[in-house]
Amino acid sequence: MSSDSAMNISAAATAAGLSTKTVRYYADIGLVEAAGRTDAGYRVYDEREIRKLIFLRRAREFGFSIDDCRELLSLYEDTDRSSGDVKQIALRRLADIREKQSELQCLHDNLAQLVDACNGDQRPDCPIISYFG
Amino acid sequence: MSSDSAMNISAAATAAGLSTKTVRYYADIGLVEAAGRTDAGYRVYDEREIRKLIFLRRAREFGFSIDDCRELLSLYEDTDRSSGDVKQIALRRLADIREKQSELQCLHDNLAQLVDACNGDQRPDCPIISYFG
DNA sequence: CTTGACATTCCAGTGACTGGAGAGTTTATG
DNA sequence: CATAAACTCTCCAGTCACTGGAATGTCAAG
Repeated sequence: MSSDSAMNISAAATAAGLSTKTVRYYADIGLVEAAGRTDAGYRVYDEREIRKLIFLRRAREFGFSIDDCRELLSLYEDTDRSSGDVKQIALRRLADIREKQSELQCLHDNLAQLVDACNGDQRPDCPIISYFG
Repeated sequence: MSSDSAMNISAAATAAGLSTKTVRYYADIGLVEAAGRTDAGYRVYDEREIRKLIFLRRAREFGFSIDDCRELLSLYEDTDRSSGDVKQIALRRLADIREKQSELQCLHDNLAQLVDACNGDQRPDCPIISYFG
């Protein structure tokens, strides 16, 4: 018995936080195909695809390329791949993510420092302005 | 007295973690111009530009558009802008960054959970594989 | 004084969408 | 049931932010 949570493309896109254009594009390039089509040819998505799309959105937002994503998704699909391979690739990606986290923290601190130093009143001599001087 | 830390384009690019191509591109679009040129027409960069380039690299890596970056950089340069304006824009961007941080954490946890669940041996029945089932 | 690694400009190509035309489908309302 | 709005489809062209490569010039080491 399959859970019948059938969605059309815009419901799927909304659920995943993507545009229908992007969802259609991901289908075109074979990244996430629709679960099926209606008689009229409308794409139908279900939970399984939504989870992939959400994962994709996050991975893409943080600079993983479509090919990176293709590999990451294939981890979940290629049952011929050994569990060790899968874990290796996933661990390498986890390290990438941790590095991104620390870079993002730098960017945050960079900006926060400037904001803290700025008193926010109406004078145009905010320390932010001279930070790059 | 200006600190004379003159660098050519490749030193600047290396210091900022960008390619010379990208640094030249940023100059072309007027985002970060070289401090000057040698007699032969070679671009010369100094500390001020390097700091901008580093800031740019980080901001770009986390999905801020070139136009976002242009605005952020202008915060440091437009002395006509009131300190209050500057702080406002910077604070909005800080909120963006905090949201990115939590999304990145989700992606991390997503992948980490899968890795933890996977025993990493040679059998092809790693739980990762069925996660999206 | 040549070799090789740099630099310049300019133009074409890439990755990942994104917009829009033209045509068909579904749904809400008179 | 008709019609209009709102959705879907495909396909092709455009955009953003680089990126590669050709043709040419410059500079430091041997």
